[in-house]
Amino acid sequence: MTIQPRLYNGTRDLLPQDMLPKEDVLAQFRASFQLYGFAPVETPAMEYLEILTGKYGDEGNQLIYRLDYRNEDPARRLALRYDLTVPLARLVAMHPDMPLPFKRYQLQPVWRADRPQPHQGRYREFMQCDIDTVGAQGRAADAEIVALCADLMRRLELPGFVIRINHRQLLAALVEQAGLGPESEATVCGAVDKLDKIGADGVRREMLAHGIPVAAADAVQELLNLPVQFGDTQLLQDRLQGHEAGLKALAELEELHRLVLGLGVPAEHVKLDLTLARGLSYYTGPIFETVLPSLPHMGSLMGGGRYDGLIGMFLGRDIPAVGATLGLDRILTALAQLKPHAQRSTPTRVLVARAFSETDTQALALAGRLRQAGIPTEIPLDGGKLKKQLSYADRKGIPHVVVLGPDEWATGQVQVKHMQAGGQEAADVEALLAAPARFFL
RNA sequence: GUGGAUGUAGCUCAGUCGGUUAGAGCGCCUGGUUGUGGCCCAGGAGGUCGUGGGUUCAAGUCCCAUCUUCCACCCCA
Repeated sequence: MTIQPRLYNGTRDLLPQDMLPKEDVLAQFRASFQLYGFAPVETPAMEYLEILTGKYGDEGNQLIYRLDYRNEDPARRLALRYDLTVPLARLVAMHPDMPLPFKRYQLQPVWRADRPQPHQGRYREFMQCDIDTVGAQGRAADAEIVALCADLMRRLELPGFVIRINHRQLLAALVEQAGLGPESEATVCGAVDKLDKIGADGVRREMLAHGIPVAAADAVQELLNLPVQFGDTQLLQDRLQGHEAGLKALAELEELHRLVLGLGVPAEHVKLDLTLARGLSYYTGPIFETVLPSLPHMGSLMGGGRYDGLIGMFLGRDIPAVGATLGLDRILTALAQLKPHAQRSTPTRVLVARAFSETDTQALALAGRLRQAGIPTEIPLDGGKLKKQLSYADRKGIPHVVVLGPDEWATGQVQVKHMQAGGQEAADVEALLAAPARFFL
């Protein structure tokens, strides 16, 4: 009687061909984060349920995995973390003496109980890569986050990415200018956010279906359709006359844009988009999100914004904060779909094949010296025929095989076989060790 | 959470109106090669037809239930 091996839907095993690119990208993330002065942090996978509830909005609340361990006492109920931002807020509130601004990065999995759709890069367990700056209220902190994200997207050579930017206060002002109260904000934003998917008519229908009056729905759409972009927002300013908060939000966006460009981000990657809303409820200021036009079915690869009120929920006094989440799994999926080449399932560069067992110790010695020279090297552990050893190298994608038998050992010449290019050459062992790059490209 | 599909060999799938021992391609193993992978040839292993029940002389095929996975929506990374 064997146990059926299976995986919970929405979770995955990552095989070597998945992990090798993932490790590469993670290394780039860490290097870039530290280049901007962000320091690493980790938090536990499980948190008290009350830490997480009420921070993400109604939708998000439903998607939190609750643990049933000792859950009879409400104060002790546990849950798996839903994101990395709320745990950060909790952490900051528990260390109020930290020197601010606190710039941290965090690379850990999170869990969400929604319906998986691998094709869209949507899973129940996935890796988030967060950068956040706590304790800086100005636009410089926002701009640094956006610029860092843009930096990474460029470094990963994701073509044509666009960072859409908007402002929660500006959205609130537009809703108000359309004659609606703050209670309609969520409904309107929810509808408007889908513009590129369901079109203007769809947005209108959805607003009406949720009880927004026709006049107000039309007013919202008219405002959002204003032809504005960074550096050209006069039309919007005119419509916000007398609305102090709205004008302030708009000015903040313009300043943010200037600073982002000042940090070296090419203008084509940054776009003012009044229809960007984002569902998480803790955002209070500028918000942003990145999608790839070449992969429209995939959700956002990266998203973030300012949340000046979240830490206060734990601390009792507000500390301003801004951050972004990079969706590592989606980025990897995107890279695999856009650049399917360069697949590898092993880090090994060289296999030292053993033609006869009498040369075993010599093969081991050669492998050892190659490793000392920094060449990732394997030996066929259980031997077998040379044919089988070569087949192993072929199937694993090991690019080079050194064939070492009695003849080679006697003359000091080994055969270096190039699996992908084909062909092989004789090489002097000492020459090989002195300049391995000449033989193993 | 809403709606629609799916399930036959390790993978992708075929299987007629319900009818005898369930097939193909790819992959895998062995051999053809004594010290050389891929290509070719020969042979071989591998299936409770997702699961449970029902109809029938007879079910991979029809019915019901259930599980699984996938797609779209919602929302997000």
